[in-house]
Parts: sequence; structure tokens; C-alpha cells
Amino acid sequence: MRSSQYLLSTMKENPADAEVISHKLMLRAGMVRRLASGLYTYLPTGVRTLRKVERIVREEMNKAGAIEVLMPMVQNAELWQETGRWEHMDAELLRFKDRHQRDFVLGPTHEEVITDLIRREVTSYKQLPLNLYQIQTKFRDERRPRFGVMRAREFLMKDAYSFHLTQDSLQQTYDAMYQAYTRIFTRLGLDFRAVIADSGSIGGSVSHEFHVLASSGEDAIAFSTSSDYAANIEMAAALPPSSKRPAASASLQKVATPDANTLEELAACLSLETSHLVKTVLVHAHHDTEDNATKDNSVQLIALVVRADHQLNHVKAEKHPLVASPLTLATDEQIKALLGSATATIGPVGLKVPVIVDHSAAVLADFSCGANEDSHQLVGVNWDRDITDYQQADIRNVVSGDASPCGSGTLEIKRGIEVGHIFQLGDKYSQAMKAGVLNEAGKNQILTMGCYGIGVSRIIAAAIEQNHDEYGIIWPDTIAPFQIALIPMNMHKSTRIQQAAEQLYNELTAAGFEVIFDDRKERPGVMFADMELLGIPHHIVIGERNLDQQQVEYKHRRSGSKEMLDIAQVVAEMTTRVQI
RNA sequence: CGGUGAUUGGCGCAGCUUGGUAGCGCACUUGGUUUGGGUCCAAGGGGUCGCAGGUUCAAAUCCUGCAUCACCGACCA
Repeated sequence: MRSSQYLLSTMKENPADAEVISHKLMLRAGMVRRLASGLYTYLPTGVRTLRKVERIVREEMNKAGAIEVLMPMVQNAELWQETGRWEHMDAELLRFKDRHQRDFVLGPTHEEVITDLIRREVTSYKQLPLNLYQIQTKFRDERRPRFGVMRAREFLMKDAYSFHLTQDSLQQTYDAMYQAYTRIFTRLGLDFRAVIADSGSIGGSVSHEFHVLASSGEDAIAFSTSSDYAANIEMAAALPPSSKRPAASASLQKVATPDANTLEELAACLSLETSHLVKTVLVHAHHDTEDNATKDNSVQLIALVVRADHQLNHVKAEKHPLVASPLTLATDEQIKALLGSATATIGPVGLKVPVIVDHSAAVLADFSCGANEDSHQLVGVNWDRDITDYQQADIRNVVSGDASPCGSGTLEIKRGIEVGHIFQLGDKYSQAMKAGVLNEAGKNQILTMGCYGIGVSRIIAAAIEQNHDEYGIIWPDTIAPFQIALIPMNMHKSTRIQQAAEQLYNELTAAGFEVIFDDRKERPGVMFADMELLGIPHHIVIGERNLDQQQVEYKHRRSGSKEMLDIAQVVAEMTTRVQI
């Protein structure tokens, strides 16, 4: 590609609304442009990288025995009503009507469509197992799109769905996908980890996420310092403390804390460590009957208590049998109905609702909590003496230094960008949609399913987060928009340079390399800066002074190392240097 | 969804307090100059000042409403 005939669209300055480095660089390098919140146009350079990521994903999926299909992005509401997700997925699901006033959604995922397909097409156990995938645009109406294509509303995803007669068969495909994902992210040149994950609203039991490690990541991951254990913090179990609760020594007192607005101020005001303070949250209780009204004030509440220096873990909390899922905070009106005033200063003493205490808060003695009265705090509080009816559970996030639940080492927390997620779904969708086949005994049997996603467009942002420097992007060879940048110095002044450049361009292109030939009438500094910003991994500079020795300069973008190459050897040298 | 802030040429910004013919840098066009790290000089082109309404002789500027965008939060006693 000749840059004079291409659309480079590079920018010197950072656009004001970009926050993370990948977003800034994608805009500056001319990979994407924002259309509206969470919606992006891919410019030619962006598309080239997108297609390369797609290619690697496709190759490895095919190799792992998956078969490509393509499903519609627009889906009819009936399917979503069948699985109940028309109601449950709520605001994230973009709904609209066609000209006949029929309801549709823009597909955020395709379990319903693929299950509908399979129940029609597959009738015998002999056709199983099957693993079908597509690479397609998804739309999720994110409450807060951000970080450019990292959390966009419209994005490119590889989603695969497998169908089985038995759990063993599902486990085999699941393992194969785990291996395929490992190969994909390795080929993409990413520093990643597979971690134990929550299956969330998709459903199912067993699940792993694949995270690219980066400080800008939105997820926290807990690692053991001395084993392979790695889990999303949502799932990392906090072991109960081994220490026993000390005996109560203080008496219960109420103190006024008028000026304390934060936990730290409160702790200082009471001369306590924040670890001797507990915080209490009121949430909705789980209803046995499904259609219980949840909007009136008669809703049942539950108090959740954790140490003030810990964080409540939503995922753990909503899995507790007493707690409503999804986790729903009590409204001011509901708190007022319970306590007589809409205070935010809540504590478990004297509460007329079930109390669930985190293990580490339950070993505190002589601690402090809210007095259920504005600006007042109880001190010298003790379990069993002051609060008799409560139960213990693990409802907090692990923190760095906690004992690892695998039994070996302590936990360390790092941040990650979720680029892949695999699930064992079980029969959640096949049961709801009656997707079964005839088994060997001639009986209808509901299928068991797995599903496997990769955020193709997100991978690009994640790769940049891990691969950049002060000059711009540093692409891994496998996903660079171009492999080689050919940079002639002052070509328009020298026919010698021009001839050498043209010849090299033809030779490299004929040898199958993807070359960006910077034939613009620009000064050298402009070309260097643009090619570095773009992140092209291999640069070849043709200059008058080296041409006398029949040499060109080779520069490696990542290492910055430079060396001279004989012009006749360039194609052979590139063959050994460019990774494919 | 809640809070905060922003919206002036393709990008980054000033001007608004105190109303009076819309400006700067980058980018773009033309000519010259320079040529191994974003040269320099000169001349140009390009803006319904987010939208609607109001106040006023006069609104980018003051007032009202709306829209869009960004950031923070959505465990906090």
C-alpha cells in the first residue's frame, strides 16, 4: 500500500475525551472515529488489524473443530420471551418495533437464535456433538460506554455454542476451547491469564475468563503467590479467619459523630482502626414466590455486614439463599418503613431483619457500627451479646494478602481486561426452548450446552494497552496493520532513491509481505513519527548516503535497534524477521 | 440511573466575568525554502459559536428549556 493513496488520518494531539492510552492511540493513529457514545467507525488501518485478529481466531476455532455460521443481528422477541431473558436482561437489551409493530431486539448474544436453529436442524444423537461459531457484531446498551472500543455498545465478537448429549462430551469441548483460547491469545502476542469466573446472567456453572493483564483493566483478579490458582475477584473465596473472636470487654454506648462524613473521618473521630468499624447495607430479600410485588414498602429486607475496610462482594451476596438476585439496595422509603427514618447510618443492633455477617466481621469484638440514627454511632458492640440473631457467610471481596482458597500461598490482586469467556451452560437454554434429540434408546433427550466468547474488537484495545511507548503503538507482528514500513528519504528529489524504493516495494510485496510504502512528499521526521505512531513493527529506511554501499537501514520498532542490510538481502532478511 | 463538568472551523483551545464586526496553535490550499526526526517564510480557504426560546438597539457572552459528550459514582457507617 502506498501511503499517498491510503487514508492515514494520523493526529498529533490527543482528542480531549479519550482517557485510556489505547483509546488515545487508536484515535491518533487513525484506527477508529467515534460516531456516537459507544459507537465507532473503523478506518482502514483499524479494519486491517481487526481482520488479522479475526483470522487468527477463525483459524484456531476451525482447528479445534468448530464450524462457522452467521446469524442475524436483528432477532424477534418471541425467542427472548421463551427463555425469559426478554424480561430479565432489562435495559441492556435494545428493543424496537418493525413497521407491523412487532417486537425485535438487536442481538447482544445469540443463545436463543442458535438453540432455535439446533432444535429444528438436529434430531439425532448421531449428529452430536456440534460446536458452531460466528464472528459478528453485537449490540449491548451499556449503561456507561467508555475507554473507546474497550467498552463500546456495538462491538465485534466471536461467539461459539456447543451442543452435547452428555456432560462428558461438554467437558471435552470445553477443554478443547480452553486450549484453543490459549493458542489464540498466545498467537496474538498477549500477556494473559485464564481465571475462574462467575457465569453471571448467561447462566451455567463452570466458567473461565481469559484476561489480558493491564493496569487499566476493569476487572480485578486474585492470584495465589505459590500456585496456579487465579480467579476473578467476584469468585475468589475469602477463607474465614483462623483467629478466634476475643471476649467482649467494653460496654455498649451510643456516641454522636456529627462531623464525620467518610469512614476514615469516622474512624479517626472514634479513635479506632477502620478494621474495627463495620458497615451495614440493607438489600432486598429473596422471595419464594416469583411474582411478589417488589415496589411497595412491604418488601422484605436483609442486612449485610462487612468490615469497613472490606468491600461487599455483589456476586457472593446475591448467591446467598436469603438475598434477592440481582442484588437490590433498599430505597430510602423502605429504610424509613423499617427504622422510622431514612438514615444512612445503619447498624445491625436491634434491626428487625435477618442479618448476614461476613466471617471477618464476625470475629470482631468491641467494634463500632451505625446506630440507626443520623450522625450517631454505637461503640463497644459485641456479637451474641448485642446482636443475637445473625448468620455468617463469605460476602466480601478478598484483599491482597488474604490466604489463598487453594490452600497454598497468599493472594495478590492484579487488574485485567476480559477478552474471552467460556461457560458450561448445562440445559438452561435447551430446557427452556425444548431443544432435544432422540438418544440411542429412541427417547427424546434435552441437550447440554456450552458457550464460548471472544471480544474481537476489545482485543485490539487490550493489545495496545500492553504494547505501546511514548511514540505510539507497538504491534505484535501477527496483528500489525502492515508488517513493514518502507520509508524513502526525499524520494521526490532523487531518482536513485525512487528506483530503489519502488524495486524494494515490488520485491517485498511479491514475496507476500504487507508493506506500507511511505511515498508522501513529506520530511523524514513526519514519516518516522507516523510509522512509529501506527506501530508498524519493521521499518526499512532508504537514504542517499547508504545507497552508495547498496545498503538500507533496518529498524525494529519494539527494540529500537538499527542495523544496515544489503539491499539484495532485504527480502531474505525480512522472511526470517517477520513473524506470521 | 445519580453526581460533576463540557459543547466556539477537521483536532486542541482562548474569548464569556464587564453584551458591541469571532481569534490562536496544529491540520488544509498555493508559492518559496529546507531535507536522516513533526523545517522556516509568505499568502489563502474554512465557523448556523450544540439546538430552541427569551431579555436587549445589539447575544458566543445574560436568562430558561432541551440535546449531546466526557469524567466520577452506583458497597459506605
